[in-house]
Amino acid sequence: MTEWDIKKLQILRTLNERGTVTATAQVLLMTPSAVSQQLSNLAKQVGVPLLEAHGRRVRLTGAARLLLRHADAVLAQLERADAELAAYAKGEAGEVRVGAFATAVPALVVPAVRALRGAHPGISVRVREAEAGEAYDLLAAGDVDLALSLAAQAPREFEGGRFTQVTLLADPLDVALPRDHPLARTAALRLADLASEPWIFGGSGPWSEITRTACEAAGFVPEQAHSAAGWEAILAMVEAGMGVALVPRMAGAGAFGRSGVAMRELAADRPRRHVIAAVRRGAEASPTVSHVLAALRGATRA
Amino acid sequence: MTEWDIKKLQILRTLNERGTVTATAQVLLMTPSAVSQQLSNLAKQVGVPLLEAHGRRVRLTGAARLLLRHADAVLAQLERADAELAAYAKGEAGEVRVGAFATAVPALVVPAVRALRGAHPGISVRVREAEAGEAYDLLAAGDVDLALSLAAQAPREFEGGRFTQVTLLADPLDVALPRDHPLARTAALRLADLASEPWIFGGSGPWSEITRTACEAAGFVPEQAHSAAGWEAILAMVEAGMGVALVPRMAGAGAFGRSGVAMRELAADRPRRHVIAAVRRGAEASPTVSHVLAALRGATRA
DNA sequence: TCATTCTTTGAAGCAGATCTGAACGATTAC
DNA sequence: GTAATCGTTCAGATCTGCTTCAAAGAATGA
Repeated sequence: MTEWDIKKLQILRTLNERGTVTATAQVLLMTPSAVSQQLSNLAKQVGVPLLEAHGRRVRLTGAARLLLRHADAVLAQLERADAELAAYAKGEAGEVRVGAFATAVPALVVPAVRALRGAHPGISVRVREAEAGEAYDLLAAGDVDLALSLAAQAPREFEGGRFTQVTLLADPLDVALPRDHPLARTAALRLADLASEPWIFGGSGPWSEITRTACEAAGFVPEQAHSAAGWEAILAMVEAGMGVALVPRMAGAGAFGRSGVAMRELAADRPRRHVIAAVRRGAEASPTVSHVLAALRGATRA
Repeated sequence: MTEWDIKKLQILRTLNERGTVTATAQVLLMTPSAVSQQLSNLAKQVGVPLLEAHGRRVRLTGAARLLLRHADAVLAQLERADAELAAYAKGEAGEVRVGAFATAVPALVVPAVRALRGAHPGISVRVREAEAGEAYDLLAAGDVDLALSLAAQAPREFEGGRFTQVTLLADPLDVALPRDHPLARTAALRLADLASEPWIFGGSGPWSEITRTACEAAGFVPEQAHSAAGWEAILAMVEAGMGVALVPRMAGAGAFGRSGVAMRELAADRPRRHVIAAVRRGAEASPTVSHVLAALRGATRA
């Protein structure tokens, strides 16, 4: 028996509740004949008699009671599926798979998940760490539903492509320089003022080019004295007077408690790093995805 | 959505495994056309899109993955039902409801259930205590599958009726009399020798008449001096010299440790009490029921 | 005991759904 | 650019299930 029929199981269940074929037919808006046929059909499929005559009515056999237990479980499961799908349609259930770069996970995704748990308990988020390029591949392949990536420029919100992108956060880049540096107290610090300094390049992946890009936009080519993947290492080098660095305000907040480092805002044409959320074209219409997007937005303000 | 179709869920599951409509169709021995139609049909029923185009293939949506989890559970449940029904057909699964008189439960049913648990773990027994008359009503109404009752005569094993009866045990009745009674040492004790003794009638239900019936069969009318429902009370009265009594050997084994009571076998035309198992006509062919019957038989020999 | 009534079951006809086969649009590989 | 692959759509054929009608079995009442 490989081809199960839910309707037959429902008929069996109703027969068990009502006790007679006729009453079952009334409840299910069928004729007694149809009920009888379906049940004998089911019995033939399972290979075991389900009904036996008892006076002018029928009685369920042991096999029928056995089958009934499973039928109840199956029908209950289907009702749950129904309810969850209804919730899904309203954006109150479902799973959203998020691909995010490493530092975004604790800074954005985790707070968003936490907020989501309160506001939309039915929505679950599955996180997968992925750098920008990979994240877009995953997004295109359908392995994630939402990708978080970094970029130096805000994306043109092109609607014609395969993705829809929105900027979650435009984090300004501040300059980290030694506390006793002559420029540490300048009134209006501009990037060009640091043209002759030794620079410490940051980060991994696409981020490693951000310092060079920003400096070139300011009109000079920076001298790459050092480079490091983590912000803490970079700030340590700054503190030691080994150079200056561009640090996203989000990452460098408080300079990790290093008193020898001065964080200075840039006065003009301040470079920013953009945290971009991308979904497949059309997916932003999904209520579930849009709830996750809203939660991520909220996390940028916390 | 109230009308679920298992076949559609299987198609969705296979599509998830194989990844393409064509491969799914091959596995399920269908045409890609049919697969496509069934899936779009399912999506329409659910009210949420399940597939979206991805290149020249399709990808499952979040709703599809949500539905898939439930589909897996449902299909697994159905496979279990299938397995259990197959086991049921072989008599290795199922539930047998037994109606039994009170003293049969510890003496016969419990040992049988214990033995059954080892030999046929899939079979479960549901016990319901019922006196003889009630047990047969329950059996006729289909509320139990097997009835245990007591009778003074072995049933004629009539096959034409509604029930099939078999004698599980023909327990001889012994005479309990005070140890110092003159007849306590007679060589061949017959019931007629006790015609002038005061009798203690036993038991409840149909059993209360057994003493009278046996004595009348022996040619005299017993004097009912006392009566009690429990064998222990009866033996206490015998020990006190208040009368003699007929006691089933099974019930009176060891005379409950009363040294003042002598248990004597009857020499001739010894009356017996019969423990009878009855099933509805035809039910003895059920492997499950016959396994329980065999276990009950085995319990009579232990 | 007989008739009535209720229940279930069976046969024939019909309606709906599903499957097949071919054609089309779109995408990928060579 | 061309050919092959994939998914979908449409029309026709087939199948399953439902309804109507009819009959048989079993319980209730007189």
